[in-house]
This record gives sequence, C-alpha cells and structure tokens, in this order.
Amino acid sequence: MSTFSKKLLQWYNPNERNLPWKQTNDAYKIWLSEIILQQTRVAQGTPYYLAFVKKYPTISKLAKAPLDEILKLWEGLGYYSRARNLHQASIQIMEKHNGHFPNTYPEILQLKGVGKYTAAAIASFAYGLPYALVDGNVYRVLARVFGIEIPIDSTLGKKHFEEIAQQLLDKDNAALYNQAIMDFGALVCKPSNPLCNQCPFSSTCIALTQDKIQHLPVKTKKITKTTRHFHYFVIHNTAHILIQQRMQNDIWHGLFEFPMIETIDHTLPNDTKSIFGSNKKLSTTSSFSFKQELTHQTIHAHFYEIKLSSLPRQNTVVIHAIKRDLTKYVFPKIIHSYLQVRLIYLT
DNA sequence: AAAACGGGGGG
DNA sequence: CCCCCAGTTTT
Repeated sequence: MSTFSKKLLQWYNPNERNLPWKQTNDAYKIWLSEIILQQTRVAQGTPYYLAFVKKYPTISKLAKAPLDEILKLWEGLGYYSRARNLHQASIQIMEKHNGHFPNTYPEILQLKGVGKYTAAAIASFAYGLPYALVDGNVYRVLARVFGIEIPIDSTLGKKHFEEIAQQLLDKDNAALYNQAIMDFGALVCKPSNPLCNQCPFSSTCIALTQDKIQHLPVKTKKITKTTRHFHYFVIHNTAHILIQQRMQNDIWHGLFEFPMIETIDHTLPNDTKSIFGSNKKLSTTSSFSFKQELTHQTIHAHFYEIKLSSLPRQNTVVIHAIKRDLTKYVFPKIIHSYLQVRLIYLT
C-alpha cells in the first residue's frame, strides 16, 4: 500500500462523512446515488436520493415505472438525460441481467449513463473490486498533493490522472480508499480555502509548499455563456391551459413549457400580435419575467398571460392541459418559478 | 477534441 | 461574475 493511501485512510477513519448511500451494499442503491450525484453537490442530491429509494426500493420497481413518473421525481435536479438513462439502464438490467445488477466493471460500464467514474464507484462500493475512481475531488487532491500541472480537461490529463489514481489505490480496501479520497477532497482539500492546517499531506504537498493551491488543478477550457430570451404565451380558458413538450437537441429535452418563441432580446417581434388577431389582451411587454442562470447560458423567460373564451385546437404539438393537473407535468425550474407565483391567479 | 447538458452555492 | 459540484453523451 502506498504511503498516500495509508495517510488517507488514517485521516478517513475519524473524519468520514455519514451519508445515506454509505449505509448499504445494495448495488442498485449505490448506482442510484451515483447517477444523482453526477455534477451535483451532496446537499442538493441527498433529498432526491431519499425520495427515489423510497418510491423505487428495488431495480424492478424502477424498471416498471413510466418515464414520465421518473422525470417528475427528478424535476428540479437538472441534467434530465440522467433520468432517461436511469430508466433505460433499469430496463437493460431486467432484460439482459435477469434483474440482477451486473457485478463486473465492464458490464457495469455498459449501462446507459454510466461512465468510467460511476462504473469504478459501483464496482468498488458494492463489490470491493479494485478500480480507482476519478472525480472532481480526485483531480483536485492529486493535482495539489503531487503538483500535477497537466490540464484535467485534456485527453492526456484524464489518462494521466486515471493512471496515478489506479497506482495509489489500496486494492484490498478499494471501497474505503475511494470513499476516503472523495470525503477528503470535499472536507479538507476544498476547491477554495482548503484546510491545509488540518491536512495530513501538508508537509509534502507540492501545491502548498510551492504556493500553487489556487493554480491547481489546471483547467484550460473556458466557458462561454450565451443569453437567450424565451417568450411564453400562457394561453388559457376556464378549465384548460396550453402546453407543449420540448424537443431534443436543446436544454430541457422532454420537459413541458408553454407555447413560445425565442428572440435575440427581450422585445417581442412586431408581427407577433397578428398571430393572435384581434386579441387585445396580448401586450408587447410581458407581465412577468424570470431569469435562470445555467452553466452555458442565461435564460430570460417572459410570460404573456392570455385568457380566451375558446382555445385553439389541440394538435400533435400543443396539449390542452387541465389546469388542476398542471402540477403533474414536468417543468423546467424557470417555468416552475413562474407557476409558483401565478398558478393561483390562473386557476 | 469540443460542446452540450441544469441548477445551486461560494468567493 | 466566474468556478465548482461523487460526469456522460453527443457532435
């Protein structure tokens, strides 16, 4: 066992986080937790994990559930393809593995939504298999302790970190080691203001001794943010309201929204009014605007409430939703925010 | 190899 | 305002 592993496990013993998914050896629950926690903070994911385990205690229950129901429980968590993959993978397991969660790394890796990180996590946590996982914590801890300056978002960097991680792994205690390095990254070797005075590696840490903590790990890609304006037409009569489902190749695939147009700024095109003919209630300025910050874009949503005596016909795209049933549909956060404020006035 | 994919928290 | 979070899939 490497000195690094030894020190890490010594730190872990009295300092480990007590998290719900650590209390089980059930590969299904571990898988569930790992999918939920992808690019998601523990505090944000935990209530979703508890809700999913409660509603779908077994792989079979999850596989039998309709996708809509799973998406509804996922609502608000983001990266909704994770919920679709979760559903697909559960069916995969029922059909190809006879309902038993696969217990080898290559088989686990085949599951939809499971990449190298998640496969290593499940393989080690559920079955004690000797696969070192590499997540954001691992990149940070290794980059700092060993002073690795290869960019973590490069192909070469990823490969390099995976090799180092696998080398350092305590293969007889893979689960413990993998848990330990993540807890250590989350509690001590934090992205900003790491607790170097409590760190067992402080005497040898390259980042600390060479004052490179802010500089490590190295990332090269810069995020470009675009601004988008969505104009939503909240068209309703006494009992119904028009909604439609978002298509793929854009954010919020499969989620619902109101009929809309997208423009380059906050103003509605002049000809928009003609779409609604003589309707006087459509103002060219919205009554309600909400902003949503995403990683790669800023979404401005403008809502125009239009009450009609009779609604345009339903078609393959637009659905006449019953107002009272509106909460059964899955909406993006920004629509949800709007509905929280306005639903009571619309019904 | 790069871009897309949500939402929230921290500095 | 920018970065990060128990990353994976698509382009």
